[in-house]
Amino acid sequence: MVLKSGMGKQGYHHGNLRQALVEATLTLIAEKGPQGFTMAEAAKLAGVSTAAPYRHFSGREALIAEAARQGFEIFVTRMEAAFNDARPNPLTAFMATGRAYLAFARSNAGHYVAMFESGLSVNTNPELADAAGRAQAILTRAAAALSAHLPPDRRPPAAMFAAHVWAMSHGVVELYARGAPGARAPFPPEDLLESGISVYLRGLGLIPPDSNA
Amino acid sequence: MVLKSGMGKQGYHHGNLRQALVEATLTLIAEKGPQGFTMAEAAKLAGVSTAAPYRHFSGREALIAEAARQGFEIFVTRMEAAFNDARPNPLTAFMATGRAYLAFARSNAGHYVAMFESGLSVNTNPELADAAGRAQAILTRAAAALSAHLPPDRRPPAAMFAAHVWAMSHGVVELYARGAPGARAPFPPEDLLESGISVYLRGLGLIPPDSNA
DNA sequence: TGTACATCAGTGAACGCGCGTTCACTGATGTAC
DNA sequence: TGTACATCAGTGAACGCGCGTTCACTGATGTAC
Repeated sequence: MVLKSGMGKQGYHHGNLRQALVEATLTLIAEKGPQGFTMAEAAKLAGVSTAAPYRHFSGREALIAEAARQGFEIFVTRMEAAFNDARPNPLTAFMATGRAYLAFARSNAGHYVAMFESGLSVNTNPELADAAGRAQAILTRAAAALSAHLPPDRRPPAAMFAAHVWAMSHGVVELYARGAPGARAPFPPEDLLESGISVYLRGLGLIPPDSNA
Repeated sequence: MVLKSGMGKQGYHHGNLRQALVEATLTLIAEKGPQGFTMAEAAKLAGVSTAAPYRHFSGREALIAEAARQGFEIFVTRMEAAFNDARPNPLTAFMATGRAYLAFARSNAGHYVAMFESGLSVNTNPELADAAGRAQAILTRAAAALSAHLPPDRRPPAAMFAAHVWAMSHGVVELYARGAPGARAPFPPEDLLESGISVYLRGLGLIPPDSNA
């Protein structure tokens, strides 16, 4: 019998505990940060005893790592959907990818924090490293498609292009889409990122100088 | 008698414990993150009993807040020195400020983490809020000085300009100047930030299109 | 279909530990006279 | 300069708590015959 997500435990066996624990972890991390998360609370949220999580995860770190891994998977899916193989054109697709980045950080706060702020070392977990690598790849691909329009001598390395945009996106999320100090949001994060990327693309010559796009 | 920093305790009275605790906090935060920091370890590092810190700070949060506050003070000082009242010219001064940002994040990792990653709410502490506000102000001032060269109809709001650059700087620090996942440094962070800001400034028309500066 | 049994996925209690914080105290310092 | 005393800045032990994790166990499930 396949159990639907959202159903509670029914009797002795939970039926879907592994994923329920991941979801509890995401909720807790989003609320209290990666260090505010505890195994005991995750177990309680999933409706099981404190010992039960150890049937599915070797320990605390493994549970956080799985949350992050699922985050990267979803992230890749969302970015790929937004980029849509550079359709209808590379510029539109690129801007859509930027918006999708921010939307992901917002709608999947628990994932985002697990991925980028939990302080886990990617390289100890091959599956996590793989998912993170694919996230990097999709952003680089979007940058490459867009900069292919430039004459080769004015074309930046796609990895650097992608890194610039990723840095600005991440910075906007951290400083302006949360309550970070020193940076009380003077503008909506969405506008800030969109305008910032527009200026950047103009600097590369990918948007005409006078355009407001 | 004035005690120099760096001297150990000499007998029953430490002489400089308040600041020694702040420095211990910075060391621990830089090493293990804001949540890895404990009062007990800070006391031990400063060479006193676990009860001693409570003579100087009301609790854990107050100690972290003081570390962050001092960070913002130093930050403001460094940024002002680098900006140097827009000398020798606004562009050079602006780029120097960007470099100083990254240098600060590197040399004062404990401060930087306490300021931006400790999750403390700025507004509960007036002195902290004030210091953070001044940090924001100096960056905005640098942006305003630089964009004063632009014709008014093509001039972005200085606060937005500053926010873009701050976001990219912070993003570079978080993603590429530390061991964050998914962003294995493909380029030195310094180069990444300098080139990113250059492209951005070109987009604003503050650097001529063909210049490599 | 019915029964025996292996396996799986939970429980409940307990562990050792380190945490933040408090308390009564005490040694050192500074000041009034 | 010397003494009495208030104040300050430490100590050492203890507290209650919640944490991650382990253990022997048990109820539920699935499978062989």
